[in-house]
Amino acid sequence: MTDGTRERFLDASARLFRRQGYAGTGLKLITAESGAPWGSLYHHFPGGKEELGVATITRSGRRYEKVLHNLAAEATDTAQIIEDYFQLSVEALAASDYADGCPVATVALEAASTNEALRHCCAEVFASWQLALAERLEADGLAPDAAAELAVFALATFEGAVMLSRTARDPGPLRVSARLTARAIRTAIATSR
Amino acid sequence: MTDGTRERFLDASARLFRRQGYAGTGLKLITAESGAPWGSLYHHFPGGKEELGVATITRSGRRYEKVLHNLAAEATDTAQIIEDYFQLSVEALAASDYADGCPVATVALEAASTNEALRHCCAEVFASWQLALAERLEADGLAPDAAAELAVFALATFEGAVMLSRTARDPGPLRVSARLTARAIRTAIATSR
DNA sequence: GTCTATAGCTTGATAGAC
DNA sequence: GTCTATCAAGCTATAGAC
Repeated sequence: MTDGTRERFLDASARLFRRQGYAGTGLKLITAESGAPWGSLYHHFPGGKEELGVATITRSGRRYEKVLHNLAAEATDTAQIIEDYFQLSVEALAASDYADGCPVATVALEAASTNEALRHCCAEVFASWQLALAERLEADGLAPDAAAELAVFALATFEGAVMLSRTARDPGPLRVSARLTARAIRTAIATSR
Repeated sequence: MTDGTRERFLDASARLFRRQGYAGTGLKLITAESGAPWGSLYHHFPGGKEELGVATITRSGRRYEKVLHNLAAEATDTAQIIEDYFQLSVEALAASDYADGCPVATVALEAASTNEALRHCCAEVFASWQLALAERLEADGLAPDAAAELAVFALATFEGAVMLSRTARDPGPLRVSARLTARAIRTAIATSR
């Protein structure tokens, strides 16, 4: 295996950062949940908490980028891809008692004005998701500018809807936003032809 | 005066919670920035940090609800109100070096799974904003259900767009989302007639 | 090289002097 | 009643034993 201990650290911190945020999660708790000894954290992440945070966010970003690409490979309709992605979040929230929202959002807001390395990392993850969506929309015939704008719009709506659903403990905002976002995308594609 | 010291605590904590989050902001820093003596915090907020957090979020919620109502009183076009609200956020971010985003969002995500009192308080604030928007959309002739859904959708897009703009240090996501949200609202109002 | 034990700080909260 | 001084517990990071 490549390095099981490092992976266990990343798994634990991904789970905890997503639910409690970056500042609210201590390294002690992360090591305890990972099952690894305390000292090995600084062996695998010499940069301490910040390096662990950046690695965790980057990995979560790549993981969901793949989910997005997998959905894009299966579905034929881009609006349907969006609805599927929202639906995945509805299910993740229901399965986790509304704990598992976006793995990046909480850290992004915390770090935006307090930790430049972490902020930059979160920004790149959001940009990668936006790009994946924009590429799919271009394939539907939208002009590059229009595709990029619609992708930002869809991503913003998704992030906000997850926040509202998680805070209210109600899948409603995600469901409603999924439908209206899909409608906006269908309209945009239709009018571009 | 009613109580200047209490107000100063709330001002300081509102500013700090918005920028650094709840877990990332210590009571020591809040008292220091408020200029009040350490002991008086527990005089005004016997419930400690949690009570201060709830009071801060509730006050911020009421404040922006008023902003929304003021915009609604001035503008004739609901889509224009939305665009104005987005624009206010663009200006707040620019004026604060991308520090002042939504005063509730960061705390909402941090507290959603860790602090029930705070989560509930954030949920009520979001609900109050949604209601204010929905009332305005009903006044435009939308059916109650459609108005409520469009209000959730607009609020979600706004919250997500603030997050993306703040993280990327770029007003683009807010600008694009403002335009597309306004378009969706105009379309919904037009087709309902 | 691995990891335990601990240093040095900061946190939220309170006892007790005034 | 007001507030200072202090508390125990948590934090991140590291020195040094194996």
